[in-house]
Amino acid sequence: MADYPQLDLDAQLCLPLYAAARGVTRRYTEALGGVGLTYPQYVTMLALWDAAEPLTVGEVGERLHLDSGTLTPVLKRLEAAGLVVRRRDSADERRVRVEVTERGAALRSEVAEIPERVWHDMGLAVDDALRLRALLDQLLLGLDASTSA
Amino acid sequence: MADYPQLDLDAQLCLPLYAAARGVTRRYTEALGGVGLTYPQYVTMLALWDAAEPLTVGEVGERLHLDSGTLTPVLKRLEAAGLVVRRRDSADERRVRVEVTERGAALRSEVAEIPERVWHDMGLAVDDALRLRALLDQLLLGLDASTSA
DNA sequence: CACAACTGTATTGCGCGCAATTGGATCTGG
DNA sequence: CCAGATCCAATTGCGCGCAATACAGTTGTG
Repeated sequence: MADYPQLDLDAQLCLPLYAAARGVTRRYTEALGGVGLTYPQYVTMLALWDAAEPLTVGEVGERLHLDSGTLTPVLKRLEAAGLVVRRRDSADERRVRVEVTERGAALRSEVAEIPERVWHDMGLAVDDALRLRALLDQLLLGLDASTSA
Repeated sequence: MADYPQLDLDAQLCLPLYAAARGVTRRYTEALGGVGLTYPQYVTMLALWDAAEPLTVGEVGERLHLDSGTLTPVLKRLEAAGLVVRRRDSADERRVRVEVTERGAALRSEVAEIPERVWHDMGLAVDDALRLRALLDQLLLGLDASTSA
């Protein structure tokens, strides 16, 4: 059978990236079980907590690299859970502003220690985590750059 | 509002990892459109191409960190596309062996240049890619270690 | 041999991701 | 003004991921 070293499973970067992301997501999901959030719901709350003002759906999407097809149902579930409220922007009725409710804000302290615990359990050294982050940021820049090109 | 630096979106590793994995998957999916494979179908074919013998469903799952709940429908679609054949192992009827068909083997050369092209388009330097891979492998080790613990 | 424990795969149910489409709101040129 | 282009979110359709469950096949034990 012909040899294709560039297709060697062990030589490719895509599989470790793919597997690592799913693995970390799974750990977060386990840790979040107690508060009833999935991982995508959690990162959506992170984006909303970070913002000074209620974000539009599109602004959340920019921060998370997700589109409305994914976010709309996520936000509806968060709304059903009483963590956010979605309302049309009166100044521009095309936009939907997502406000964090008091209950949504209260959740923040409940999940505050999760990241540290998850990463600690995986045994990744802090400087390795920083190096990994820098490389991933660079990768994301490359993704964005070649998208717009 | 209380400050939770450990929840700062920009300080976390999980979001870049999550976004980068989805971004790379999207690029591969675009590149694979011509041959009619999705990214999960592609990595499944990679695992099968790499192996000397037909793998069982479980062996594919080990290599990709996926379980039968995900793989069974993927393998059925690959079978429907004529790229693999699934048959029960006569020595142990619980197992299902996945054989690559001639057509499945022929596909290998058609996708051989995809990885190089995708990574080149993202502009990631080779040594950065190697460093990234090493860190991701370490992360995967940490995930496995704390799972079995 | 009987029978319980275990293994390997398939099925089910639900929540994403994302491309493509829809439809209402806003902007722009004439 | 007003008609076409543009923008924003929602909807639709399909393919994952994965936990939980089901179930046939196998192994270990007396």
